[in-house]
Amino acid sequence: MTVEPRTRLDRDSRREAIVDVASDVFMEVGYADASMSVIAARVGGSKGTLYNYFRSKEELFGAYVERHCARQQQIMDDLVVQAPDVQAGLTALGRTLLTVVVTGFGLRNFTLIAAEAGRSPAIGRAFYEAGPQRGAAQVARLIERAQAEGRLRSGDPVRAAHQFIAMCQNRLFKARLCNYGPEPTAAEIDAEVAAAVETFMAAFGPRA
Amino acid sequence: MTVEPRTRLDRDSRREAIVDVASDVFMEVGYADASMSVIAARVGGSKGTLYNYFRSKEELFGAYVERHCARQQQIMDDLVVQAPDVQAGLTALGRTLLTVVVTGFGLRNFTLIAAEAGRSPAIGRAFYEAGPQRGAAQVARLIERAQAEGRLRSGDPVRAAHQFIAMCQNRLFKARLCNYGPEPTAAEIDAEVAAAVETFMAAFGPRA
Amino acid sequence: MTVEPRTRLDRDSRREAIVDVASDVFMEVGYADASMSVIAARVGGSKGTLYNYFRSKEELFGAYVERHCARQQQIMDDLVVQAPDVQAGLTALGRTLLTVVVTGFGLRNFTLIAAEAGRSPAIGRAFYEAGPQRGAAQVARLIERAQAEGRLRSGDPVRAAHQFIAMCQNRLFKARLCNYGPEPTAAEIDAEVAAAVETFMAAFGPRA
Amino acid sequence: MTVEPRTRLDRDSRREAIVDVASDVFMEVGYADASMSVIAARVGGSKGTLYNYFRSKEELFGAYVERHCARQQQIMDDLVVQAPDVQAGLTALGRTLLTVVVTGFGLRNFTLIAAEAGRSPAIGRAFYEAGPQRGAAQVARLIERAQAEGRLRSGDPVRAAHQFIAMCQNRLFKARLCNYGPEPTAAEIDAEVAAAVETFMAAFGPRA
DNA sequence: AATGAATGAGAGTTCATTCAT
DNA sequence: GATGAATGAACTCTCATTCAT
Repeated sequence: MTVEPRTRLDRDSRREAIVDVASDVFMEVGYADASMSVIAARVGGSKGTLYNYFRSKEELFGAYVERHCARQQQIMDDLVVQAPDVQAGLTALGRTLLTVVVTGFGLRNFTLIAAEAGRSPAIGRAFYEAGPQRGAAQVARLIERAQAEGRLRSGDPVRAAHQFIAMCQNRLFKARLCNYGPEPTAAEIDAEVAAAVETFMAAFGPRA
Repeated sequence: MTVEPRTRLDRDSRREAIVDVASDVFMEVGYADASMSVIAARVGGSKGTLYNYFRSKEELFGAYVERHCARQQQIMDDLVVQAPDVQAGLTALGRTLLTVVVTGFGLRNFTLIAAEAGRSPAIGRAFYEAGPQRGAAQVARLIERAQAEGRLRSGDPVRAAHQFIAMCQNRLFKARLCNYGPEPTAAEIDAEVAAAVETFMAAFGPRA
Repeated sequence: MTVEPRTRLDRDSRREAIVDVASDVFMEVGYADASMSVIAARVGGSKGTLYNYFRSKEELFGAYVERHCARQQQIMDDLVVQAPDVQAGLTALGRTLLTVVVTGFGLRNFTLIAAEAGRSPAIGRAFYEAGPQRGAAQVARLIERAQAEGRLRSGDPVRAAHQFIAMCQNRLFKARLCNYGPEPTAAEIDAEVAAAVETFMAAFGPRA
Repeated sequence: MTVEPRTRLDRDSRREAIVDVASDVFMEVGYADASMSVIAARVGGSKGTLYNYFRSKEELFGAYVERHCARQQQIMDDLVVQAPDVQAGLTALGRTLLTVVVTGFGLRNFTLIAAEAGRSPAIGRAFYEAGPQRGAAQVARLIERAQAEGRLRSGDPVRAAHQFIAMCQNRLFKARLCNYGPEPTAAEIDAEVAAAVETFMAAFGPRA
């Protein structure tokens, strides 16, 4: 056993600490207004050290994107697909999917990605595939299963999934993107999701 | 009659010309990367002149926002509310509301506003009220009328309107925000709207 | 008559002042060690102003090269070709050609050009054609005329010119390039040239 | 017998390896643009190790200078002074002296020394004494011997030596310093030397 | 009203050097 | 002796803004 593991750990954890700080700064002020000097100062090191870990500001931002894509993916993969009935399942999924897009990190991250995706399509693609796309797939799986069990009318499950997510997210998402009004409370989120579930069941539920 | 009116006209039209150019530049590269030098050069004047019309870059951006809010409002106010039946009305509204958010200027404008709304809530609010909110009101009016005529089940028309718009927009909107895939074609837009109308009618249409 | 001439004059003379200072700095410390900050400070202006006149350090160096090539060319074109006899003519030319390459600006300039010609062949070419090549042509012209008048044996005048210049310059030139010993005095220069003329005449003069 | 000798050898050969790499880098990009990082990377070690062998970049450059001075001296001391006749001897010497100054390492080394001799006269002096001065001494020795044997007219042999070397080198040397035109071929070198020998013999050879 | 030269703070980045391990 | 992480000063260059003309 060499000394390597310890060193590696130190280096890796320092790297992570830098990305931690950089994430905060990027989300606070955006890519352009985030300065390497400020990030270095907040990390408690020198600019030179920053450049020992990341070749450029762009690369540091790349590390940020990578981390938050992984985080998104984790959230999407962790989505509870088990539930007593369709409504409960949709409600659970809807809450997470709305919350993630409308509050805290999730929202600020989306805003940031959207702002930079123009310059670099790779960024947006990575995020879209890790987040929204995966989320929709999870919802679609739930719907498909329910259809197989006769608890939902048949039809394109992916399309239905997107429509459900849309009804959950869109209104508050657009408002938050515009920084319009305060961040929604859990109650508002529940209400929005409940309404979406209701409409969804009216459209896709078993005929009365 | 003084010479003033003519001068005023010149001044106003020059001001407009500056905002024209600035709009292009802001939408092309974003607020941070838009430089006053480049704008001045494209206008064909000097930087000093720019500052004769706008006290700061921020104020010039304010003029941009103002203009595009007015434009959004115009679009929303022009929405055709007359149509032979509910489906046709929703389809027409849905197409416009999706198109505006997913293509060309409308999308780039939304991205830009979203990126800057963090710094200055006033910007996002102005835009949100002129655009999304007004659009939803138009759709709600249509729904309300249809309910009054017994062609849609009763229920909160504003909520229903948001849900309809959501189903039209959300999927492609998020994809475009992430710069994911190419700009949607008219056919794709029609298909998305048609699917939304179908689901909406299944949920809110008169019981079979 | 507009205000333009005055402005142009100001701008041009300021530009010249910058190149003046930059020339000094480049010759003192070389291209790499010359900093834009120092140049700006010595000019008595800000770094920003420097960049209003020259897009980059490289371009400023380009202006330096241009100026000193023009200066070299002027010197070479001004070479006195009229003289009572061949010896006197060669002596006059030799003195100038040796002096220019071995003292003050001329030497420092050559050193600088040589150091940077590797990166950018255009620089070296411009200088070589303006300076050494033109100088040799002047000497060759003198020799040719003397040959026509029967005062020098026939033979390739260009080759003879280069050999004459070589005998004048080479020893002290190499020493100065190496910063070996003090800058030669006028007397040393005269002695070196006199020796070159003597040998040249022994080789190319009319047979005894 | 301690372990020291072996260690010393290792240390010395590692040191040599570093100077090998540093020489390449210095000659490729010059002193200022040679970075310790690049040198360390090419050596295959760390920057820290570099500083175990050389206290500073300047000192490493000193080692480079030392090595190349020794190399120059070797070349000069190896010059063949034996030859069937004066012409042959001069031709042989001239070829080497021209080649060394006009091609490959020799030229790049001269350029480098010239660029840095301004900062540090010691560098230039060391090189000048090891190279040009020693070369001239060798040529002078040949000339002196020939004079003693009556094959050359009497006169200052050192001065004659410098003039001969000058005629060999000067034209192509200045061109190469300016990076003007391609590196001379062996044939061009031979021609230049032959012309120098011819002129030299016309001036210094026995009277017809 | 228009100009454009001047500014100076601050950006991202590099690099010789140090030092704890 | 070797390492490589850390440093901080210095670099080139940009830009919003000001102001005399």
